[in-house]
Amino acid sequence: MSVPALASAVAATDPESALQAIRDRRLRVTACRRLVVEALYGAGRPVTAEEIASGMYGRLPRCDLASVYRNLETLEDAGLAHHMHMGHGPGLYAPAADDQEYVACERCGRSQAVPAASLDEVRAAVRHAVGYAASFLHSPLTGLCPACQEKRGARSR
Amino acid sequence: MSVPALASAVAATDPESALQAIRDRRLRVTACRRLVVEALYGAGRPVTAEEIASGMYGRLPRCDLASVYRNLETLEDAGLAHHMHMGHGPGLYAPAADDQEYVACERCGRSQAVPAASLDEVRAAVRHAVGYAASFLHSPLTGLCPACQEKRGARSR
DNA sequence: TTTTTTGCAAAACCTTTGCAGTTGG
DNA sequence: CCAACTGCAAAGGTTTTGCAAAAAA
Repeated sequence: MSVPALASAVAATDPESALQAIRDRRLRVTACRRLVVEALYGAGRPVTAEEIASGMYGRLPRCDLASVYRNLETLEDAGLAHHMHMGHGPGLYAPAADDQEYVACERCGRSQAVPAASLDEVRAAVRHAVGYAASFLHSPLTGLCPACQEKRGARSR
Repeated sequence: MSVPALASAVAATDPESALQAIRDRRLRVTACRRLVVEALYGAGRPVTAEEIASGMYGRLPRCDLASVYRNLETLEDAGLAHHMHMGHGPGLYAPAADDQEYVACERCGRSQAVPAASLDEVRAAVRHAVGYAASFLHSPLTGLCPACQEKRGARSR
């Protein structure tokens, strides 16, 4: 594995250790950076840069959108965050977690983390079907979530 | 809107029948529209609006980018084209084909159509793993293609 | 004090929209 | 003829970049 030189060996699991990892890398803990970290870890779901910059619906202080983007990139470089894409919309950011990948519903727009291991059978099926080594980190697995399937089934066509 | 009223029952398989489907819908066959249709069917791979507008590398006439986008939307409404998203980049457009879905390589950037049926085992694995009804049309299945896996394996880190 | 980081403004991308003029049927 | 379509220009939404001022260490 490609392990970071400084900083904790793996992704942080809470805001405090993420901030510590930032200090370990000789990066500075600023108000904006703290906001980004706390937003990522506190959201419980992937969020947009805009949501972070605007203060997570009043729950956190706000900061300039450009700085949020810069900090998100810094955190990605440090292995503490990562982003994914869902269709048209803006990018979604989440804390890095080595053993997580994502699934997203193309109807209700929700995306959620799932243990990477739980998708191993999917990965095997993909390899068998088309020979690709699938990954659901940068582009989440997409489809209709169980709830939206029911709504579809109830009244459609 | 919902299901096409006029027009051939299913997606066209060549530029001529696509143009015929356009006529059947009382839409007009213009130079720009013909370009878009021929670009989509002639490319052999999903292409960007920009590639189409700029004349497919000299192989076709050019036309205004805004008109290309408008025509792509018209074709999508007619069930003759569809688009997909790959990470950051611009949207990719391809002729609609009822029994095709897409896989894309996140390293070399190539995307390719595969028979939808060949991904049924993947769909089953997804349903079993997370309960989602997966679709690889609007968001292609993503990972490393066989060629890029070799390169990785050969020399990495 | 030194170097990083910020806020603001401007630009870069991709895509959509308004509008007056052109064109297919 | 006339509704559909086009080119051009301008705007919209997301992300990046330049730079002088502010702040962390």
